Amino acid sequence: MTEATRRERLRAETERDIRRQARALLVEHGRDAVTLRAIAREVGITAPALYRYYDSREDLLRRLAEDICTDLAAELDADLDGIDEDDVSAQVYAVCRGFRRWALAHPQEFTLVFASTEDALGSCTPDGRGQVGDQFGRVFLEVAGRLIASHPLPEDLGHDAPENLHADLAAFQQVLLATVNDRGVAVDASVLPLGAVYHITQSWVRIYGHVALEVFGRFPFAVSNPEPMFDSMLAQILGEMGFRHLTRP
Amino acid sequence: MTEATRRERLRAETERDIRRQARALLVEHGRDAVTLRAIAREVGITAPALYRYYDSREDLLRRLAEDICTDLAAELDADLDGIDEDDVSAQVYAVCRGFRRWALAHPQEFTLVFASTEDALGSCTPDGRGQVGDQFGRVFLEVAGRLIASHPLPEDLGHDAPENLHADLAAFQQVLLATVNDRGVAVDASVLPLGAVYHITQSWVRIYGHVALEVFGRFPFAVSNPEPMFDSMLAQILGEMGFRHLTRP
DNA sequence: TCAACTACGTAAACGGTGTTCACTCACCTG
DNA sequence: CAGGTGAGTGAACACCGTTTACGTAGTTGA
Repeated sequence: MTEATRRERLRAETERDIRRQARALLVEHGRDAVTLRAIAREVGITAPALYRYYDSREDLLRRLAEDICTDLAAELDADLDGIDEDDVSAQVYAVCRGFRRWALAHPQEFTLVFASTEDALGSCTPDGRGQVGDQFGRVFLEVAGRLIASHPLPEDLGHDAPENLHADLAAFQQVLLATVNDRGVAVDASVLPLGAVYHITQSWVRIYGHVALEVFGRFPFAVSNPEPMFDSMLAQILGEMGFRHLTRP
Repeated sequence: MTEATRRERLRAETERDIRRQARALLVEHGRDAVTLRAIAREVGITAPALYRYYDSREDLLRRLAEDICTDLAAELDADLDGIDEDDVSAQVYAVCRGFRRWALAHPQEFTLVFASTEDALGSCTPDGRGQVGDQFGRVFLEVAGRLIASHPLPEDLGHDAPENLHADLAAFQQVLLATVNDRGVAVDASVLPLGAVYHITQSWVRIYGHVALEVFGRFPFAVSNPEPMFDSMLAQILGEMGFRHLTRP
């Protein structure tokens, strides 16, 4: 049955174990506690053995960040599974709330993936596309693309997009189109106007900004219950896109 | 003249030296390079001597963060000095652009102060008010308060502030009032409606979000020139507050 | 079947880290 | 000038990432 040799199976198992223990150390004691020796101790091997799996500690952390992106994407996908496929605004709520919930529950992972300088970690997408963690980005882009395409948009949406950003926005528009089409929904550029693409970008700024401020405790005053504030922001973002009367699931 | 004894003068000088060298290490090689032994080497003492000045490495980093806040505030104050005292929108541009410029020029310091979990660093304000770095916050709050007070605001500004946030907003309103009044401008709560206070909070979310995304390279696509995007966001924030036709200095 | 090869894991070592401890000695105070 | 205080030291401890040489179990081909 299994094509893999015994050695390959053992190796795969050890590698899973390494990542699991590294992840546990990150979650419980922070990035600095993700130590080659500590991981090895938990796995039951010695530290130099880890060099058979990773080039360096930095390399291990990079792979860890990729795993985190993948798991986050899976979590958000699971959230989306329970939602009506045609109710795009509910999908937006689910993904954004899921992102916030995940970030607050896993601040160390959030910091590693979403608040590390590129030279300290390297991008999640080593092909240099400069995207947010690829798997996570896929989920977000998918919902964003469907959101734009599903609804007649206000005419002046994103009218203030700077002109010299048009080329970048056009490139992003293509990525959005490709992401949506990958899911079998056929749309073309005409339903994804650049103004709307710009608005999506601005929305990501706000969503990320709120979540990061909450995780890092850097709001200008003590917010006793930030959740309604987040929901209110989502409602405003959707409202600006023309979703005036919407349910807040 | 100098009340201080010789010993006290030497101590103060050494402490300044320690912080200067620690700061240089942070700027040039990142947080992990801020090593007690490296600092001591630069200062010309041994590592254990640093324990006469700080309880631990963590304590030193906390003090460093406070210094950074103070210096950033001084830099922004200097930016404000060159601006007409009555042109509040120009002041907003100056402070926000100054913050962005500083963050991009000092990513390591930005990460330490604005993108560290509280348990990894402790708040800049040890009195637990949960504010952004106190000195920096003062400058921002001052401009924000004057911005609100200086202008007739749209009636529906911040109409979507969640109800259960009113208590927090009222507290922040008092802080804003106190900050503005400290500068000798007498205003009362009537010119600082809660809706406007909420809008200020949302604006901080956007400004912080943009800057952090740029520093960490986590925009959803490669932005070849983010500066006009930032300026455009500022224009929109001011526009929502009623500054329809404004110069962009 | 058996020799040759591959790759996982090891112990030892190097230079680095934060931190503690006992100690010296210049400085300040009475 | 005696006594106390506090800045700084060197040695030590337990860690850390990484490299090296080496043993050995698993695999492969003749």
